[in-house]
This record gives sequence, C-alpha cells and structure tokens, in this order.
Amino acid sequence: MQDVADLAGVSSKTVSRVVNNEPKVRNDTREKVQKIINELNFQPNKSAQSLAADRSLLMGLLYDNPSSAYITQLQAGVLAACNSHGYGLVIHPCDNEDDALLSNLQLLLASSRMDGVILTPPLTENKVLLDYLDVNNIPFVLISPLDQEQSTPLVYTDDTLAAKQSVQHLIDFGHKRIGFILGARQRSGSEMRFLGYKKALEENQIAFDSALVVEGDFTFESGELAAQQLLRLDQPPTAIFASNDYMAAGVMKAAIHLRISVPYELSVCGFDDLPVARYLTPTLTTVQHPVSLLAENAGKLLIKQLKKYADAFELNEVHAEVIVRESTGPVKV
Amino acid sequence: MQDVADLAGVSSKTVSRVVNNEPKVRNDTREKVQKIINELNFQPNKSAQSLAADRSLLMGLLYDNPSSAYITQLQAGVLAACNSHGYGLVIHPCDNEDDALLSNLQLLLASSRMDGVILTPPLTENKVLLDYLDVNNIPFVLISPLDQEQSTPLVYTDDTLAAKQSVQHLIDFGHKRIGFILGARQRSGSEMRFLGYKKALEENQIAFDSALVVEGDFTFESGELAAQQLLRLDQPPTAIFASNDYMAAGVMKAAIHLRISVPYELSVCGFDDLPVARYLTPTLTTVQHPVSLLAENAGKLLIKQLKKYADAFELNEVHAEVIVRESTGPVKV
DNA sequence: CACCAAAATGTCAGCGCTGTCATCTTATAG
DNA sequence: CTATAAGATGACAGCGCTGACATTTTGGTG
Repeated sequence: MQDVADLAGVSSKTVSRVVNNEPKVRNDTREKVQKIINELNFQPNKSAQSLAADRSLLMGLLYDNPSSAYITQLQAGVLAACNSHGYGLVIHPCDNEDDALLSNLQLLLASSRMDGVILTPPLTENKVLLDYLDVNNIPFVLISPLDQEQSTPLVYTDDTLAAKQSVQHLIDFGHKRIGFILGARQRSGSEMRFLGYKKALEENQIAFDSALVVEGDFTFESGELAAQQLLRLDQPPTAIFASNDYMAAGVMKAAIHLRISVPYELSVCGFDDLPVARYLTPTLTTVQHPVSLLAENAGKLLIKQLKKYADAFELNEVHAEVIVRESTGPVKV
Repeated sequence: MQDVADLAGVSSKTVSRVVNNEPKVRNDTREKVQKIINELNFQPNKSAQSLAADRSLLMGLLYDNPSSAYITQLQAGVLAACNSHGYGLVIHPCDNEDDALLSNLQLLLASSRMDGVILTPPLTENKVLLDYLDVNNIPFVLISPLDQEQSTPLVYTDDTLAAKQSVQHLIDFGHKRIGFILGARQRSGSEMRFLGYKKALEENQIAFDSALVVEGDFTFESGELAAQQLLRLDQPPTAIFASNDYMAAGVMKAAIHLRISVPYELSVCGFDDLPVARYLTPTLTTVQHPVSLLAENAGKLLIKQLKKYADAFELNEVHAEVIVRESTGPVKV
C-alpha cells in the first residue's frame, strides 16, 4: 500500500480511501490512485484490514439441506457476490434438529468473527437461532423463508407463478384430473406451489378436488406413497404434479410398480430441476429454480448491510422456468 | 489474550505459546493457562494471528467436478479437518478447461493468501497449475490423482479392490458374462476400476472378453450408448458393471428402452453411491466411496505441512464398500 | 553451593491497515 | 478580495498477535 501511495504521490490513507470506495476523494485523485493499484496489481491485506477495521470481511452461509445440488448452486451464487466485493465466504453445514446447533454456531462465530450470515430453509424458521443473531447484532439475510412479509431482509422466488405455469403446461396437454403432492409444511415453497396449482385450475375453470391433493414431505419415499394413494383412486389422475423432483422420482417408481406407463398413461411433473431429473427414465419435466441467482442476491443484500459505502444493487426479481422433458405428454384418449 | 495472561499470571507471549501448541512451555504452566482459556472461552483473533505471523490460516479447496454430491462430501471432510485445527476453508469451484484458470487463481491467492491448497481431479493433472504452485512455494495435497507414485503428498482410495469386490458380488450371483463400461481415461479411478474388474474375472477363472468392455466418459449419455452396444451383442452380458453411477443410470435407461428387465434379465452395478443411486427404479447396487474421509485426510495432510508444531496424524487407509440394492440379482436360468 | 547450559518466560517492536483528528485546499458568499 | 465552510488529504496511534531476542529460572554438575 505504501508503494502505491508513493507512486501516486499521496498518503497511504488516501489509498485506503480509494480501496474502500470512500467518498471525499477527488475524482482525479481516485483515478490516479486506481491506476497505480491496477498497475501494481495491489491487493490489500485482508488480515490487516480486518484487524484495523475490526470486521472480518467474512460472511457465513448456513444450511441444513439434504440436497447437495441445492447447496452447490447456493454456494456458487453467494461466492459470486462475495468475490466481486472483497468478501470471504465461510460455509457451515449444520443440523437444524441438533440441540448443540447454537453452541456450535457460537463457537464458529467466535472463531471466524463473521460480519453477517445468510440462512436457508429450514434454518430460516429457527427462532432460537434468529433471536441469537438479533441479540448479538449479527446482520443476516434469509433465503426463501416461510413468512415473506417480515421486516428482515430476505430474498425468494415466486414459486406460485412457476407452479401455475407448469400446471398450465399439463392442462395444455388436455389433462383435467391433475394430482398434487404437497411438500413439507414448514417450507415456504410448499404453500406457494400449492397456491399456484389452485390458481391454474381456477383460471381454466377446472373444479378443485381435494381427493387429488396428497401430503408429502419432499422425500422420495413420501412421493411414492402419495402416488400410490392417488393412482388407486376410483378416478385416478392423468397427471401428477409433485412439489419437488425427489417426490416426482417416487411417483415414477410407483407408476412402474403399478405398470402405468409415463408419460403415455400418466404425466409427471416435478419442481426444482435437480440433477436426478435428467437421469430418470423418462426424463422429468420440472421447474428450474434459479437458486444461484437467488443466493447471489442474498449475498449482495448482506454486503449492502455490512458495507459502510456500499454500491447500490438492483436486486431484480428472479424467475423460475418450466423445463419440459419426457415425463409429460398429451392425455390418453 | 491479555485477560488470560493476567488471570494466569503469565505474559501474553506465554498464552500465545499455549494457543499455538509450541514446545518449551512447562506442563503445569500450559495446563494453568489452558484452564483460563477454557474458562474465559478465549478465541484468538484470527486476523491478528495472520497479520503477525504472516500466514492466513486458510486453505483452499479447488475443484472442477460436475457432481455436487461429490463436492459436498469433499467439503464436509475438509471442513472437519479445518475446524479441528483452527483453519479456515476457501472453496473455489473452477473450470479446468478455462484458459483464465491460472489468472483467476492468482487473483484468488493474492486476495485470500491461502497457506495451501487441496486439488481434486481433474485439476490434479493440470501441469500448468501444479507448476505454478510449485514455483510459488504454495504447499498442496492431491486427492486421487492419476499417478499415485509421485512424491507429492496425496490421498486416494483403492478403487481396484472395491471394483473387484463388486464384480465378485455379480459373480456370486452366477454371472459369467459381465459387461464393463470404462470411465474417462484421464481420471485415476477409471484405470483402477477396470483393473479390479479384470482381477475379479481372473480370480474366478472367467476368460476376459474384450467385446464386453466399452468406453464411456462418466456421463449418463455415454452409459446409455455403451449399454446399447453391449446389449445388442450376439451374446449379450447378463450383468453390466459401470464405472460410475451416472453411467449405470444410462444403462438402466437403455435397458428400459430395449425392454430388458433389471435385475431379472440384467444386473446393473454402479460406482460412487451418488444420491441418484437411491432414486432410480430399481435402486442401484453400487460402491460407496468414502470421499468425505478421503478429503478429511487430505486436509490433515496439508495442515501437517503448514503447521510448525503439527500433531502427528495417522492417515489410515480408507476403504470403499459395496452397497447391495435392487439392481443386481441372480443370473436368469 | 557455586556454576553452567538448557529450558522457560518475558519484553517489545511491528505486521498492514484504518479511525480519529488535524491540516490544508477549494469553492462560494459577501 | 477576504471570510468561511465544506471538501480533500495527511499524520499517527493502535488493532491483537507473534518473531526475535533478552532475561530469568531450573536442574544437573563438580
């Protein structure tokens, strides 16, 4: 830093100002310094910055999610936000059911001194955890919490619209009896996806039939059970919309065992576009969740809270998209 | 730290010595100080440590792997090693084919100042990268590199044995014509798995038939193509061993399309125990790769290099295990 | 018990940066 | 053209720790 200062003919403090994007630096000075910084490829020493400014320049990403595909997308998104703003990322897989969760976290916070954290479901509903963060004044951002009306900073996608669109896709194929498998109650997506299902029916003047709605909990097994229940109805559905891909995979298994051919006798639609969707036979029509983008926005939102002189971010709304593959087709005549 | 020193009646330097596990501290002093540390729940300030000692206490985990399941296991293992030794983890997904890989990495190293890195395939074969690390004196550990005889610190599992065992499992079911789908050439596992296959045949006096060996590249699609080729032989195999689960999933798809029932007419065996193995119908017999343990050992090995006063680790050999599920069964009579 | 080397402990500067506050420069009003 | 405030820059201490070196303590020796 002193090299830069000398070459630019300013004090190291001014270089610091430029590095930290502080105001009250004349534009030509800023440019001059920035030029030298680029030339010398100067990178501020993170440890020194942290020590002097008493902030770690670290953010934590806490998750308790069985889906590794979800996790890697999450990480990729948050990393993108971190990298472009000089933040480091501390990842922390945890177990929401574990009583020691909080004490583990305290240890982690004590040793890493993270400036803020990002929480994903189901941690977003963990009152004890949220209270702890509140009390200790640790800024946080929630990704897809159940309650999206709260005042806490949060990001989420409009699953309702996405679900509606994919049910519409089924309706366009002529389906009228469409089964729906609910997700775990405590996840925000569950309710929204169900709502989208109902909206699609409504818009197409198809009567809602509660017999066609079965509970699930996002696991493969629950999908299989739910499908068995649906397919044994007197008037079984011609299409099933599962609230996630694991349950859709379960539906496929049930169909195979009942010798029901997908998509000729039954259309199946999932949600999330997990890798498994591509490996099933037939491949699964599903909804691509922009997890990575969501996570990036969460990261930016957090940085905005942390930085004194943050750039303004436009956190565009993120859209989910229906991916049509082989598991959906016209209703059997 | 000063609090601890005062309470223990020693200088802060001695506390530092205890914290860093340095020798030349009398045992009773060490215990006394450690007791106060525990009581006060003292955590050394990482930034100050890094700044003063000129090391970041950070290690990097570099990977370019499409499988998110692999990645999360990897991370879990390395994190375990890091957490128990006061190290932080910087994760860095990268693209081995990208020409900018090195320059990105230089940036990363410049900003995070990682003390060492862990590389996974295929980065383990990237000469440019390895040279760069060598030249810049950045310690590294390789996970499952192609060449396990080199002098670089590395960890790997004995895929040969695991493959041999699962082929034995097929032979025990009475299979004699067993197809084998090779993995990508440049991955260490490919050759070892093939070797295990050949060894199993040999030990059971089954003649090796090159017509039963088909190339693949670890992708779903290549598995499907390979299976089509195998199943259209005049004397098709009664079992197929695929070098990973994605290809095994492709085999299942090919079987479904050719109306060959698994496991009644064809047994299928995968490798890696990826999540998809559980979601296929029938569920897939495969080999569980102890990736997490492997990664933990890699982390420990790296720390050993980095720490001046490292504890000694016993890096026990890690064993892969055959997981028998539904996709394998007795040969059809 | 004096002596000495080795072991144990302490002293203190300084790692590279930022916060605080002092100083200098500029723009604007009168 | 001066007065004044706001804007821009600089000087310097100190963040919490460790490395180098100084000092004290210990235990073994003759």
